[in-house]
Amino acid sequence: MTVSRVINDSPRVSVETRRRVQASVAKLGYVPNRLARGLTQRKTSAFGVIVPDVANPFFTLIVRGVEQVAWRAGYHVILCDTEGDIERERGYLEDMVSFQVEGVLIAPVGDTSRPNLRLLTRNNVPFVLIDRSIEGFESDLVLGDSVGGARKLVEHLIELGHRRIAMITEGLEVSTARDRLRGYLDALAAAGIPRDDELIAKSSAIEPEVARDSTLRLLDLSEPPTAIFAVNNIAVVGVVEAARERNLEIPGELALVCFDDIEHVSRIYPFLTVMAQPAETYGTIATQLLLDRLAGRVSRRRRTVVLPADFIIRLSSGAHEAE
Amino acid sequence: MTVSRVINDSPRVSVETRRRVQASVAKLGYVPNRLARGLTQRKTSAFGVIVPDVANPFFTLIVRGVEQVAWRAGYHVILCDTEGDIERERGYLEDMVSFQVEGVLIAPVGDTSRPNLRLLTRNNVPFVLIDRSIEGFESDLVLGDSVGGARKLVEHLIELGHRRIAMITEGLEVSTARDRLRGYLDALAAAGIPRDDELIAKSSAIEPEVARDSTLRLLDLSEPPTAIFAVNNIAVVGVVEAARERNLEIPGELALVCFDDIEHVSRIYPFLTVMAQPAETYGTIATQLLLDRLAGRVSRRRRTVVLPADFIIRLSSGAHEAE
DNA sequence: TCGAATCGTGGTAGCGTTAACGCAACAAGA
DNA sequence: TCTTGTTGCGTTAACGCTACCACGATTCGA
Repeated sequence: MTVSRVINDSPRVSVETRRRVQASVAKLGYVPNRLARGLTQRKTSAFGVIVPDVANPFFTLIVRGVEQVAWRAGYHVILCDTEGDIERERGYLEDMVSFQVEGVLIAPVGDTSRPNLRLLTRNNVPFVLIDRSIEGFESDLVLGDSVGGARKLVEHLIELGHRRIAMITEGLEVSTARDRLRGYLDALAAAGIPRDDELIAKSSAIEPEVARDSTLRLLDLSEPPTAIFAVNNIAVVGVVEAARERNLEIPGELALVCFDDIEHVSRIYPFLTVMAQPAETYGTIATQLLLDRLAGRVSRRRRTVVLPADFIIRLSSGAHEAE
Repeated sequence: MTVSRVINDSPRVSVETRRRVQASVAKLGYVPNRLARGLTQRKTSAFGVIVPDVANPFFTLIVRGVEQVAWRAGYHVILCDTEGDIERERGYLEDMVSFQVEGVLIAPVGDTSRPNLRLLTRNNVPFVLIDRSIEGFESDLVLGDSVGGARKLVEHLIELGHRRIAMITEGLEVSTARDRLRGYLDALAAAGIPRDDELIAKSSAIEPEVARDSTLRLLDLSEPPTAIFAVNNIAVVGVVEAARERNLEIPGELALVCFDDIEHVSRIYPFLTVMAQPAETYGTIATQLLLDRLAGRVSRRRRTVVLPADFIIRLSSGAHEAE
């Protein structure tokens, strides 16, 4: 019909006809069917966004960033929460292909996501990895400087005189955990502090409770740490809880630094010394990369964007007391 | 094709044929096209979720609750963030109709959302309102006991001896703000404290900065409040910041209570006396209502679910000092 | 005045899937 | 043996839209 032309406002329609069609559309409350449109044009105007945990403020902000840019560009966002489950991630990726989304933004579960991502490459769905790279896997990528950030945090602790510095981390199949461990080790090495594996508490699925248990175990060591580096905003919650349980004063008896700031926490209680990552920007930039690729404005080469983190010294590291 | 039968595993297929089809599917990496399927069956297996701000932990948890239940039921979630903008909400609702989603879960911008929601009723898209009702509008509804919760919070302050109690709220076109104001006024009235409009700080779009400014103005009154009731987790951030700016000790010089707990904040710093709402449950129950309706397991009558809030007394109200 | 370009509109086909039906082959009951 | 039913699979049409082509009407340059 000519209706289609009016809807998609193509130029080849007389003013009069357009007016009449628009009147009818308004009167009948007609709404075009995007499924049908998608079927013919093979365009859905939708992106998939896949994260391991929407409730984690870091990922929430990423989602918001994506949503904003996508919306401005006329795209919708299908949200998927994998809960860190690789099977669920696979299911979602299949669904994204099935839905014919035009692109996917994903913070993968970990290195084991690689076969899942093959689904996208096989079906020519462009995608951008956010926050987490995958060992030896080429793709557009937006992430933070985990190595450098971790190194700086740990150096900060070392400068404050700490030598027994523990790290609480999630499983090393997650690139950020790997990189932050590397930064931690680099800082120790540079200061001539020998690595002590007793002080590195790994646990695959990081949750506050898990981090709490790890912290308690660390505190029970014959030579317990005087400072802790928590791998992210989730882990740090457990550390704080463990310290409270043991009546340990932070930073007096235990210094604490971590990755990721949480806006609400820091505004209500500016306490944690953190490496704050611009999470929302991760989302906006990643979406921009995706849009560029869709527009073909970009070479076949994969691009990596590394965003600097913001080192914010607050109370938990004990810097102010040391002054 | 017979392929369709295999995919939807209908019974009328021989074992041998099924095996062969499945083999081909695996080999070719065939993924069915949901658009086409949706077109014929007029089923998309998708819900729309519309909230005013994903980054607000309260709504984030709702989204997560929705996502979880939806996923279990085989549905996907299209996420929309209106940013409190009524026009944007309208656009999203049109899109939801256009996408043929099977239902919508929405925390509306406010009472002005009513014409927007007509889009759904006109197109027979079932929906559930979450957290916010709309004046004189019938629909399935999941919300908290704002009146009772607010009343309890304010009564708590009164019991602690406060008589100059201010309220910081968002615009009254949002039902929760209206209800909480009512609870506040009820509590005052019950205690025989006269209403003082000077102490009620309304601002349409609530943001920490706005709440901060309101608080500062309240503190500058000739007879400033000794206690503040913040309408939600966003407003309370601004109050805390204002108090810090003025070097006012909470609760010593200014008592503080609010609606909504923020998990991360309360775990790291269990300070705020709050009326904690089970946000995630809002999402799960709302989705359940929607699923019931889709399954036709439910009368035409609209249902309202009111979830009780959890009154958590911590430091900010000064109860412990008063003991 | 005539051919050619342009404009506005309508017709047809096809996107990938499934609902509905059709039909052969075979089994079972009379 | 004939009817009836069941099983397994193919065919057709339709979902609502747009790409593409066709065609009459108008405009324009020569």
